[in-house]
Amino acid sequence: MNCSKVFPRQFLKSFINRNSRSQEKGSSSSSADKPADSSASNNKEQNKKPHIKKPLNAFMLYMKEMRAKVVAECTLKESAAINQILGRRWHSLSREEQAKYYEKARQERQLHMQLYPGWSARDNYGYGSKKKKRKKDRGPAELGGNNLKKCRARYGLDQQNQWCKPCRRKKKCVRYMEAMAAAAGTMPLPMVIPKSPCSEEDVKLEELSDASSDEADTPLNSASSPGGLSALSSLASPASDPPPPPRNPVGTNPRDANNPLSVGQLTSQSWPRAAQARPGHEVISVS
DNA sequence: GCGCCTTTGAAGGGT
DNA sequence: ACCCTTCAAAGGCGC
Repeated sequence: MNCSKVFPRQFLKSFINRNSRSQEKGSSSSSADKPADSSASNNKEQNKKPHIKKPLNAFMLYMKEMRAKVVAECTLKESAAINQILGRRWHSLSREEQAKYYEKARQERQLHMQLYPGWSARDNYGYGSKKKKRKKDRGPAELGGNNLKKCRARYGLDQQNQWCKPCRRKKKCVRYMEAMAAAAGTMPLPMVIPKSPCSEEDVKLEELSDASSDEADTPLNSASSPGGLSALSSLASPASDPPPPPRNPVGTNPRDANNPLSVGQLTSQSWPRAAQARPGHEVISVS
């Protein structure tokens, strides 16, 4: 495969490095990496079939690039807190800037496909012996019950005015979270007040969104940041309540290999709200 | 030592 | 068609 013809040499190099590094060192952070280096007993098997990581998506690429900046600006070091900031900043990026990262991500995926033909993301599922069980991913299904329905399921598309604000924004469903908490017998704990509210920019963003937010904001703050991560209490509500920030282009994100809308083709019409549902999130469909 | 937290996006299985 | 789950990065924190 002549990847070097298609991809810049440096890009290729860093891409390959990422996967090879992860195999020998195991970044110590990514849980997916841990089994790779910790289970010495499985070394043989893993030598046969090394762990190939997923290509980074646009946001991951953005995070990688901007993390150092945010860490430098803030006194925060916790990745969860940093990521919340980055998530907000991501939403406040212009579409051109976002498009840049979508394009990079598309290249990463292409390169990944060329380097590892036949690789499937599913290959990484349950990598290592222990399968991860995430708290947030359990609960709801097990608890069951109508009260736990998310806004979309509860009210339907034609009653979007009944949806909670986060759902309208494709954020975590407040009603869903509350129902979960109620079902569990506990309400979400209030956020711990952050020691250092990062940059003024972020604080302003928070103030803006706070001032302009209505009903759903209070529960949202507590519900969407169960980790008690500081300074970020309002980060859950996207930076741009007043003028909606550029949303993730439907045309650029999912399956964009087949997507007719390449980055260069983006127009102001082609940036509807994200159309993909996420766990605990709802989709805003513009009809 | 290991999993969680937190973010968005991609992918694929399940309904 | 839509929903759900998992994993990519990162590093501190709790058990």
